[in-house]
Amino acid sequence: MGRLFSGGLFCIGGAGRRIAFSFIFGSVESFFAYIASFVRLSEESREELTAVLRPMELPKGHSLLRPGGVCKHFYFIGKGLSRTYYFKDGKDVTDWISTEGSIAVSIISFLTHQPDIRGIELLEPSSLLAISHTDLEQLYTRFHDIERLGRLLISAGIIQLQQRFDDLHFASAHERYQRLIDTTPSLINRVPLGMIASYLGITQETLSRIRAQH
Amino acid sequence: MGRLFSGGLFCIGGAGRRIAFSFIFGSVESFFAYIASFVRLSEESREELTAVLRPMELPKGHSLLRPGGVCKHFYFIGKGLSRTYYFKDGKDVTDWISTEGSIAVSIISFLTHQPDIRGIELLEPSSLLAISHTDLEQLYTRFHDIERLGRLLISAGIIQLQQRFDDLHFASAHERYQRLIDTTPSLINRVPLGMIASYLGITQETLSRIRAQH
DNA sequence: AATAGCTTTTGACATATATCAAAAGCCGTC
DNA sequence: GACGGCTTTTGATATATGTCAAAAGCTATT
Repeated sequence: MGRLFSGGLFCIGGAGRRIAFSFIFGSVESFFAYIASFVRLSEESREELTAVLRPMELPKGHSLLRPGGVCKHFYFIGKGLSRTYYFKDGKDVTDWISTEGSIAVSIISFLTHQPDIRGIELLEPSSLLAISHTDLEQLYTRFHDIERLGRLLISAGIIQLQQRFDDLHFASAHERYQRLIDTTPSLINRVPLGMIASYLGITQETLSRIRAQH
Repeated sequence: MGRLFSGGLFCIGGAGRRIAFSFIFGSVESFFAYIASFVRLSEESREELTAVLRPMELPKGHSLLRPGGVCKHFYFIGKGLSRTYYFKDGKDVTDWISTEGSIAVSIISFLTHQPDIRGIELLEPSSLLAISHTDLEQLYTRFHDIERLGRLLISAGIIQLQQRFDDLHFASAHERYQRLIDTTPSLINRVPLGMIASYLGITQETLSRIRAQH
């Protein structure tokens, strides 16, 4: 079935389109549609990669990574929603929000194999794909094209992170909120205000007031 | 000469050690010592990679990338210092500072081949290695181990960025300054205060006051 | 429909940081 | 060694955002 997407025919149209597929076909197909936008894998690589994908359906509130643990998997979100969070001075900080068609991971821990303060939890019942670091390392070594895929996935990640970094660096709370609405308006109705606020680096009260003045 | 470092014998000891080498042997050797901490390249890969390195000695103030341009090279700083910067509402923002033994690049532009507001300039007379995106792409395709190197370099980059992101997310100006002193104290004496301030996401006046109270 | 347990809003006030302006310090050059 | 052009500090004040507390709004359950 992954075959359907391999030619790139169905990749036109970006994220929205892919989400529709995930809804119809499930996480594995959605994942292959996603990675097809990065690299054309050989038949063998695709099979081997498929073999290490662990699909799972999990309820809202489920913890994918407990704070303080080592992140041994990354998760492709076929459907649902997750957040990466940690506690800073006793306050809950939302570090990242991952929507369908994107990846949830505690990136520093995953790359360094060291424990990290970050945890990951589901904000909605979700269908995911778990990929273990160990499996991935082996695939990297065996298949050049999967190594390339890894490079391109991280590249996409660093671009997103840099953009959020820029926002935090010198944009006002108002500007950051505006950018969020422009980029991913759907989050507003799916994520509690307090989490959105800390995602933006502000308090819930401030966000509420920003929202009040349009 | 690069051979000396290939066994990893000289990689023990981290950045400080590498800087000493760059001083003695020059940027190419320093670069190979740096990447040896990521991957053991084959003889052929090392030769081909060496062939595309463009060493250069440039004066303080030299512009490596003009704001608004496409970043077609990344630069390994063998000796010297650079900053990546942009203008936000007419104000000069220092986005990143690269010291000897690290890489200077406008990462979004380099990865997407799109123009970006960021520029790069030298803060000291420097000896660099320029590596073109085009050359690198070809090496990625031809050599699995260089593709891996690319993945690991970006991985190192995203870890650093995530750490700075965390700092900006919910640390006070004071905490950020403290972390800078703990991490790279040498910058204090080499970079004008205004640039350090905007690097930390605060104004020069605030940084000066923070400094005054120890 | 009343209760309980949430999330969100509003209010009063505190604080960190920014802004604008001027003074002080530093450094190389004539 | 005095001048001009920098960078850095200090001062007075403004502003955005945070904090703490209470009220209001939802939603599900009994």
